[in-house]
Order: sequence, then C-alpha cells, then structure tokens
Amino acid sequence: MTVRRTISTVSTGDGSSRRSPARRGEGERLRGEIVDAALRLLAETGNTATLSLRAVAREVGVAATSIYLHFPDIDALLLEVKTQLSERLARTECMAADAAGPDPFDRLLAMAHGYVRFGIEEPGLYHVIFSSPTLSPKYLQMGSYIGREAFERVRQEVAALVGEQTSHLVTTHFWTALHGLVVLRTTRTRFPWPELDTEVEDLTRRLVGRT
Amino acid sequence: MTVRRTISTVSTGDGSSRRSPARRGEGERLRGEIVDAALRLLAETGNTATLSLRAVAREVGVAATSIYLHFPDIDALLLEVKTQLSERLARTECMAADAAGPDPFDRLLAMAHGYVRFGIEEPGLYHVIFSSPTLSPKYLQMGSYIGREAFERVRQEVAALVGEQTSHLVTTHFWTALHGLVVLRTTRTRFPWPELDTEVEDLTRRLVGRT
DNA sequence: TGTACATCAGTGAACGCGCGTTCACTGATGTAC
DNA sequence: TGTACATCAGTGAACGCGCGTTCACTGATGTAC
Repeated sequence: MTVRRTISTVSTGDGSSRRSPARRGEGERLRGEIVDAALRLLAETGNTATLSLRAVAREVGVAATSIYLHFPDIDALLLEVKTQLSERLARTECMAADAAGPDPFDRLLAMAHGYVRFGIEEPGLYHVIFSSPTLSPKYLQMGSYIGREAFERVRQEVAALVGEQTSHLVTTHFWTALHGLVVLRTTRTRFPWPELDTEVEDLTRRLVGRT
Repeated sequence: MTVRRTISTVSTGDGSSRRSPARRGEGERLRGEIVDAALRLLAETGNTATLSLRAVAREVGVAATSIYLHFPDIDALLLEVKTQLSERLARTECMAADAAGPDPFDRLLAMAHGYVRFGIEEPGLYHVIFSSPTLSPKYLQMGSYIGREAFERVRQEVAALVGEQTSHLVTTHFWTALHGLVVLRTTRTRFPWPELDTEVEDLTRRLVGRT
C-alpha cells in the first residue's frame, strides 16, 4: 500500500519513505538539489577528498543510485560544484569593484576586500575552489581555466596603477597574497592576526607602491 | 617451521613473512619507520584526511595493529609528522639566512627563497604542514604553536628594514604571500607563472618598500 | 473515449573492498634463583 | 651453570561500518491507436 503525500514523498506504510518522481521534463530538479547538498557538505569539511556519493545522497534524501542519473561519477559533481563556486567568487569581486567607483586604486582595494570577505565568510567553500589535486586527470584541463577572467579583471586595475609591463607580475603577487591570507586566517586561528581591513589595505598599498 | 633471515624478517614457509622483533629497548626503531612511511605516503597525496592507519602499516610492512604499539591513534601520528616537517621547514629557512651574510635584506630574501624552494620541491609535505583542520581538537592547541619561532626570526630581519612598529604587519604579509605562492604554484600548474626567482625577489622588494 | 504501451524518474538489495579497533596469541630476549 | 619465568615487540583473525557500483525493479506520466 502506498499513499501520496502533499509535498514530494510517498509513505510506504512502514517507516521508510519514497520520493515521488519529478514530472516529465523536470528531471533536472534533482540535479540542482544534488549540487546544493554537495555544497552544504563541503561548506562544513572544505575537503573534496572526503566527500562521498552516499553522503550526498543521504543529504538530499534520495537513494545513492539516484546520483548516477545526473552525474557519471563524483568528479563530475565536483567539477560542477567548483565551477559554480568560482563564478560566485568572481561575481563577488565584480560587484565590489562596481560599487567602488572609477578610481583604479579604490576598485582594486574593493576587489581585494570582496575576495577576502568571501573566503573568510565561507572558508569551506573557498577551500573547495582551490583543491584541484583531487580531480581525476580527465577533468583537470577544464578546471584549470576557472578564474582566468577574474584574474584579468584585477590585472586591468593593476595595470592602471603600475603600468602594463609589470601588471602580470603584480597581479600574481595579489592573487598569491590574498589566497594565502584567506587560507591561513581560516586555518591558523590562534595566530595574532592584524585587524583585517588594515591588513588588506596595507598589503594592497605595498604591492602597488602606494605607501 | 621458522627460519631466521639476516635482515629483519622471518619466513614462515608459505608466502607470508613475519618481522623479527627489535631487540629489547629498540622498540623505538619501528616508531621511526612508521613516521617515515607516513611521510612517504603524505608526500604523494599531500592530504592528511585520506591517510589511513592500514596504509601506513602496509607501507612499513607490518601488521596494522603494530601501529598502536607506538601511537594511540592516527592524529597522534599526524602531530608527530607535522612537528618534524615544521622543524625541517624552519631549518631550511634558517640555513638559507645563515648562508646569506649580515645584510637584513639579503637575509630576508634568502629566507624567502629557502621557504619557497622547500614548498615547491616537496609540495605534498608542505601541504601537510598547513592542513590543521583535520586534527582532532585534542591535538589542536599543540599544533597551532608550530612555526612561531620561524615567524619571529623573519620578523627580526623585517624590523631592521621597516622598523619595529610595522614589522608584525609586514611579516604577516610575507607569510601569507609566500604561502599562497607555494600553494598556488603547486596546485595551478597551468597558470602562466612568472620566473620563480624574479617573482620572489620582486614580491620581497615591494613588501619592504625597496623598489 | 478507452486502452495498451513506452518512457521517465527514482528505488533497494546485493556485491566486494578498505577501513579502525578488539582480542587472544606468539616467540625471542632478558632475568631471578 | 641451568632453568623457569617475565617482559618486550609484534601478529593475525575477526567484528561492524561506510563506501562505489551493478542490477533488476517500480510506478507515475505521457502517447499512439
């Protein structure tokens, strides 16, 4: 005996329940729920190497095998997750710059603050973006191009401040320094960190030579 | 029937072999082999979360239960591994500074190069040093003080260059920037990285204001 | 309008594997008498 | 000097667990006739 529930599960009389299938053509709904579940789990651990297919299925509330309906393996799911996260980070940076007005230094500083804020507010997700070594080789190429446009946007502001010639070098400094800042701040919580805004601004000034 | 081998195993007639116990008082020998095996495995994966007790035992060539003779759990083993690695990293930095002579800028630059070289030559081990979140709370306190003396040594050189007052801030920049540099270089291999020595030296100059 | 069938979306049992941990054990080496 | 015994260093079988993956299945929804 099966009884239809109002929302999206079917009770089977004993304790177990069964998800009622999506309408025809709405199969993608579960796909989205899978990605969201993976994001929730990764936000806690920050470690892609320990994410399991069964744990994701459990978090969604679905049979483990149902994951295969939407992803061939867990690396495909991770690629999707990373792509979404990179876009989120890039968007954060972008919005920060747009809110800052036309001055290149103000824009650069705003981007730095945006980047750092994202990483510190969501340390688990931030770590996921940069944990490529776990990906199997077949997804490596695609993953490695993530973040290029964001780098290029920063480079343009940097170029306005230090010149086109050294802009690649200085933008690289920026990227490595902000990345290290986020990773170490969220990892070495007992270290006597300087006040965050002071640290980001002083770092930015020094890197572009505005002391 | 058991036959004594010349080195350190005993053959049991069939394919299996048995390690001949260490002499009385030499029980610490296996402890060292366990740490070395863990280091070999971690050098490949760089991920403490996926290191298993059984894999370590297999690498040593010993029964899984033998690990318990020397470590209460895997976190204790990891703490030992991390402590040894931090000391290695600090020693590398130290030696680089000593080889550089008395000038503070030269010493600072040498330390930076030493730090970065260590990280790039042994990316897996470098990652292990900074992967604290995996440690269970009971070992967290101890782990977090690792590296303090190394920071202090760098700070003294920085103080000679930028003054005592801002030395903590600038040394923090140094640490985060070099950490990010190592992590991203070993992780994002497809990025068009600048020439290594140029990058480190330019970064150092900018951080201490010697452009 | 009715009905047989195809398709879509998801399930659940079963497999073999590696894992951490327990337990009683083995066998060589040293020591007390 | 001989011998019984304690101790040290390490083993191996067994447990229950979570994992990825396979396979045949279920049952609602749409479609052809």
